[in-house]
Amino acid sequence: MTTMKDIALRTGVSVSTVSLVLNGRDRGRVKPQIADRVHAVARELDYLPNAAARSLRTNRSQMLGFVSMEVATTPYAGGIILGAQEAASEAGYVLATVSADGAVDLDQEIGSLMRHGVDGFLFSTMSNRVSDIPDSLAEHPLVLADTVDAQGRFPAIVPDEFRIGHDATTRLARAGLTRIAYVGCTAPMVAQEGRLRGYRQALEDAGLPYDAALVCDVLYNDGALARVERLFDEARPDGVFCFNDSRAWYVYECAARRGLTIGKDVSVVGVDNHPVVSETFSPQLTTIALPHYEMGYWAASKLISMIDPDAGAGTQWPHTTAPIPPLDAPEPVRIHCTLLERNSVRA
Amino acid sequence: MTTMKDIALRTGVSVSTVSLVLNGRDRGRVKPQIADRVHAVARELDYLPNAAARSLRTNRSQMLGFVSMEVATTPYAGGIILGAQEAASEAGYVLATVSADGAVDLDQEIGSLMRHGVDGFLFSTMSNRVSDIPDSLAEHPLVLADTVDAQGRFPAIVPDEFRIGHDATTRLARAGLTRIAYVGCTAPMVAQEGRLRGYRQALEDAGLPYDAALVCDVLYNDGALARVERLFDEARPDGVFCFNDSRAWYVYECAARRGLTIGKDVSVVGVDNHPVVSETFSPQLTTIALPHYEMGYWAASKLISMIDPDAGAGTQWPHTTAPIPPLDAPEPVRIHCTLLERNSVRA
DNA sequence: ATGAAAGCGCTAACAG
DNA sequence: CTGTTAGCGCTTTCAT
Repeated sequence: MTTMKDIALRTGVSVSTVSLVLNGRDRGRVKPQIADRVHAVARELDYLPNAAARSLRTNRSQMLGFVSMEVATTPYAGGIILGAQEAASEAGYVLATVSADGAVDLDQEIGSLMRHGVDGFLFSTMSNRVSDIPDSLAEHPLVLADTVDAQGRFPAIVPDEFRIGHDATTRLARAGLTRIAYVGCTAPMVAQEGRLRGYRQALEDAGLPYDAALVCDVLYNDGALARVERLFDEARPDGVFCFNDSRAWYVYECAARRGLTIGKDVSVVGVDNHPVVSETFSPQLTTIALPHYEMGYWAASKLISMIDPDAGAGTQWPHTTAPIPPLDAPEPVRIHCTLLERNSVRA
Repeated sequence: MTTMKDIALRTGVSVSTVSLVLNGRDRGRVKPQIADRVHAVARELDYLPNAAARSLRTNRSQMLGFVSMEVATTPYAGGIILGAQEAASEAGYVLATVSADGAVDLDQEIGSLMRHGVDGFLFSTMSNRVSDIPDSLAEHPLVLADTVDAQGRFPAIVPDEFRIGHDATTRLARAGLTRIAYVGCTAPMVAQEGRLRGYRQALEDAGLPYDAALVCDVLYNDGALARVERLFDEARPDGVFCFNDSRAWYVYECAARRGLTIGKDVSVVGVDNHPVVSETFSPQLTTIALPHYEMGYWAASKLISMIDPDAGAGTQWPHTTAPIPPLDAPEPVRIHCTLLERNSVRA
């Protein structure tokens, strides 16, 4: 481990000078010649700054804590983590990850992150629910990703669910379909409500009537499949907007059993686009990708801007303006996510 | 932030005594009375040790670096991360996560982890491939998870692929099926070869003939589906062992199109058991879960034992002995993983 | 424009 | 048994 002292000795200057130079604070304080020599020697000796020492002195660790409730049990956590990591990396931070599924005790894990002096926290429960935020987090810089707290005390980055439903339905309508079904989710969640509203609004915008017989909300397994079969037989949809990949599978199963071809007899737009599913379904299924990566990215960016206001000055936070692509767009479409500021009004 | 100094002042002892007590090194060195007071005051003041300070002094950060090539693009990363985190947590470590998918530069990310002084690295590429290990990692304590390096320079935790194929096939054979197909993967990978060997061995053990017509290796999409259709029509299997969830879906699609019922006309054993898929398929599909969590757990345990030999003394590293459960076992079955020591022989 | 010196919070060797 | 002391690598006044 080479230290600043080593560099100072080799260069014949003092550690303070080395520190100034290597931190880019040498403008008009250190002769350019000297600065160059310092940089050269640092490279030569493979100098790596010691984060612990710096952190001890500055009370800044350049670490972000990522607290998730479901890393292992949801396949989407990875996207959020990667986005967060990328934003962190751009700003010189690293991500320390902690999860509450499994046997781990969340408070204890959060304690560990605090001992290590993380500069702030990202909190994510996946799937856009309303979460209880652990008290211990509340007094630190905190941004929520893919979730909101009931009182809107913290900034949150969430998908624009209304836009997802509206977009999916509009794509089907523009393709000339008139009996567009929605296979949703019985569990009450932000996503279900928002997507259903979007679906209805899009029908209205397209001049299509809303027909309750074309809407079915299901959970999982046999009951779900039977319910979707009934939808097929009674309402005869020519297009289906599916709440997620699982629901899309029921639609596929029904179509296969009836000899219907997806993309010809019935068009499907699904939400999620999970890798496992998309590698299997890709040629037939039109998908809308949830903005997991983007949520992670923006959440981390927002957090960093709270920690260090200079860093975030002038950032354009995400909003919803992307145009609606056609049904046969080659790539899955990414819906924008939205930043909810503290105490902003929630529908 | 309360420090040891605060506690020392309040208790009327010196910081060294406080340090001894709070680190549990006070056996016969500090009067129990005093030790109790110190503990009491520490709790009262909500003392949290400062990891940076300790790390500076001891050259130990109590952090592990988790380097993954595909956090976002595979749904299984989460299980490995969680397992690693749990083992880390038990030993008082935290996990700093870094991934190479997306725009991040791996070497730079690894550099960040090194600046922060991680005590060792976990490296995972997912899906049990042979990996190139970045040079920068080679000089640090390193354990591979779900992957091996070509020369066997590093300890690695991998699934027992042979056992997976053998187990899956045996379960089908014990259920009385005689025309057991294998729907595998065309890509040459450790998993494919091991599972196929396991399949053949299990057939032999069960006294069933090996019939090449019952084996088909496919990739994705239309070609894959057509190939599986041919398998169904020409070889008429009564049981199918599927390489993974995607292949299982093709089997489902074929069965649905032919009016066959899974679990009655044809039995399926799949590998993976990914949450998205299992919540959709669960009633019909018998699954073998890959030991992602376990691999993470054991990899981290092994790494910690390398960092601190005392910690790992007497650990029983994983091996393959679990009994083979029946086809209708209520829970997905977890195949054990295996620790490959440095330079152990690889088939 | 550069250096000397203090100190962040903690551990460990040594004295007593 | 307990305290004193030095120092981990770095940043940051304050002198020069």
